[in-house]
Amino acid sequence: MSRAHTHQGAPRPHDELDGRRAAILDAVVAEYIETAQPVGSTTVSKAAAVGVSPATVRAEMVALEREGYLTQPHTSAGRIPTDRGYRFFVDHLAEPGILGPSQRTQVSRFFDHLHGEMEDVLERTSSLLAELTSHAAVVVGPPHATAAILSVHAVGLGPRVVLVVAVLDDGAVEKVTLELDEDVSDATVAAATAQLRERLEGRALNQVDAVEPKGSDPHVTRLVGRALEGVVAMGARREPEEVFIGGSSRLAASFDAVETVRSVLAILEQQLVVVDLLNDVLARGLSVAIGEEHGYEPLASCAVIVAPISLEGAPGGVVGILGPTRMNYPSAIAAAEVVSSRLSHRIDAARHGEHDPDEARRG
Amino acid sequence: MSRAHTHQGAPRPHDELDGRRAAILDAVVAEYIETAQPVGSTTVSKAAAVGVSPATVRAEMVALEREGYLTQPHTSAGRIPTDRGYRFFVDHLAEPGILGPSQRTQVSRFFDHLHGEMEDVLERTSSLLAELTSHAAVVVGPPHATAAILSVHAVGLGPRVVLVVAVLDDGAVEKVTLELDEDVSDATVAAATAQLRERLEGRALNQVDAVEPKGSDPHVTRLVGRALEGVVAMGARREPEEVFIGGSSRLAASFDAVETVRSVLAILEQQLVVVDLLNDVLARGLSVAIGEEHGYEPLASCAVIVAPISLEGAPGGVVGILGPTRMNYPSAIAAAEVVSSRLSHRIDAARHGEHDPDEARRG
DNA sequence: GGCTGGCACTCGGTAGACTGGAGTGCTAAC
DNA sequence: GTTAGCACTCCAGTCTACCGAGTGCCAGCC
Repeated sequence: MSRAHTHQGAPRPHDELDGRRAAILDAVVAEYIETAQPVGSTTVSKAAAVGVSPATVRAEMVALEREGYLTQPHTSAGRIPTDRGYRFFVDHLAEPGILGPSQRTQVSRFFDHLHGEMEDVLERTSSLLAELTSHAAVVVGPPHATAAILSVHAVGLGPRVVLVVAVLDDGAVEKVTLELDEDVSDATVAAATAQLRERLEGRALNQVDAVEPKGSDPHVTRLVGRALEGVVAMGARREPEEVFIGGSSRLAASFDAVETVRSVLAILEQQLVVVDLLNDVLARGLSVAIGEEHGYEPLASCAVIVAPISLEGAPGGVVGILGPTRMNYPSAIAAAEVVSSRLSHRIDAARHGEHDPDEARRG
Repeated sequence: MSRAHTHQGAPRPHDELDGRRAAILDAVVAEYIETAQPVGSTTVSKAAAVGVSPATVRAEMVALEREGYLTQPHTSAGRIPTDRGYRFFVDHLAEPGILGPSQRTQVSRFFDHLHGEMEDVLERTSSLLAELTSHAAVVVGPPHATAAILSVHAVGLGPRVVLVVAVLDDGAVEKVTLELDEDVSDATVAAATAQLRERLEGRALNQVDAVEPKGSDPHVTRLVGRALEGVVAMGARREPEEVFIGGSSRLAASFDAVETVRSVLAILEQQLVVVDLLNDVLARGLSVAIGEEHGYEPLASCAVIVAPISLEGAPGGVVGILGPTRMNYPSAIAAAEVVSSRLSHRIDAARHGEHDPDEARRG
């Protein structure tokens, strides 16, 4: 709704469609989503909500085409929706989708039986979403910035290599490898661990400051300094390893041009790009980006559906679906929302140390 | 060589080909790999090593076809190699491939600049291999069984949830989440950590036994028991998260049937299947499995190249390439071998705590 | 005896002609 | 404003002809 006037190009100042045209557009989109064939006036006129003759439908279709909602692959073919047509459909026509009963139980079972640590949870959630929608699914894990450090530990892997491991209260384990310029002894590492513990444990990751510590032993001081830098970086980074993509084989089923499949897969491989894309869409307040609405050229034939993961009300991470523009938006949106909401509760619960998964369902 | 008599079906008892036929087969394979077009007798007769007229070539091709090395898509088309033809090519004809100079430097640069922890290293190695070969690449991380535990730590995530984190001497961090039947206090967790440390630190993962510990506090005892079970499981498991697949978009470039792409991608999504496949091939002493040689039906049009990661001489993990049977075997094999060897040294070095990446290049 | 040039033949792929059908735009009548 | 009727367009499928690549075979040659 906030986007109502961001798209210009409609000849008429009011870009709402009157009831009949809307009904026709609705019928075209619905039919095309189902059959993947251009839709003709006869088919549309048979739709319950339309109730006028094919001839009238044709006249209206000409108008809809002029206004950019429909297009013709060629003269004397039926019409197919444009990106704009899909957009109107999603914003004004589609009734909110709901999951089918079997899908509901699938989701419930999944979250009831879900256990284990963060990475695993996110990975499997992406598969779930892919399975629910038959499209590729993406899950971007929440940043750890607000998670508190439960435990921190420096471990010498070699004379000049030290691994710093932090366990966070959401069940994630973050690690940085430090490569040093000087050898460090076990004692130094132990001393550094002690200092790190004191300074970090119980703090949120984004409240760590890298102020150079003072201390007697300069070796220890330097090591602690480097470790703090590393921990600060943990809080800031949104690492590729936090992105989980499931069901990419579904892409091949959605498109019939192998080149399209290739280019979309190539995008998915650049995980940082995917994260940017999803965040862009989210930042624009959309839950759906259709065709060229997102600026990513190679994905022009794709629609992206996003749903934020919200942790205690604050956004953290995203759940997304990537499919052809010709997709079942209502049910895909419903799936994304249900999954993101269940996942949000799940992570919230983990951060508060609750155990019983049913906790998440309250409120 | 050990496989020489495992394939029956050749009319002749000796399945070696005389020099001329071999040269013809060689020419067909080489040409077909390059052009993807059926190869005719004229083209073959022009090849340097052949030196007979097209008519003679045709006569020999008939023989090669009868013996199962070549096939014709249809009468009056050229010949293309069968799986068996590729096999003979790989075993007897292809001269060992070497990487081009630019690839060599690419590999060297990569390993010189490689730093950080295991997961990251494996992930990026899979991308490197994909880039080198233009095919999909798989890296299966070494099992942690023989890695020593540097540090172990139990952390309470909630009243009934405890995370056990172990840092291994190869730079990997393993974790298990325990869901308990009773609440545990911080003190219990601390006591358990102390016990675990004493029992585990310095030991190899596969030398941990889950003998029920004795101790005063039954809560602590139970927790330690569960934790030990978890740690033992760490050593045994080969988790999906240890599989890294790079360059899957290249698959779409290799095949022109979108359905083939889909089914191959679907296989790749089942990471455990991929691991099994690679291990199967390795177990049969092969470095290449062509077409139907591996039993995996949906991959009948693929060739798999494997190279073991060897740690101190013992096998641990695999590096693999998945491409169309029509692939450049010599260079792909060379790439897999170079990468697996560099990676092996790398991991060996990490386990011994060496720092300087040049260390790996010695010997 | 083995190799080769010549030759008739096969077959896939392309181009053109034709057709049926789906669907359109227009118009005249209701 | 709506509709039936109609002429028109264009795709998709079928059929044909034809070209060319490549084959298999055979007779002649070294």
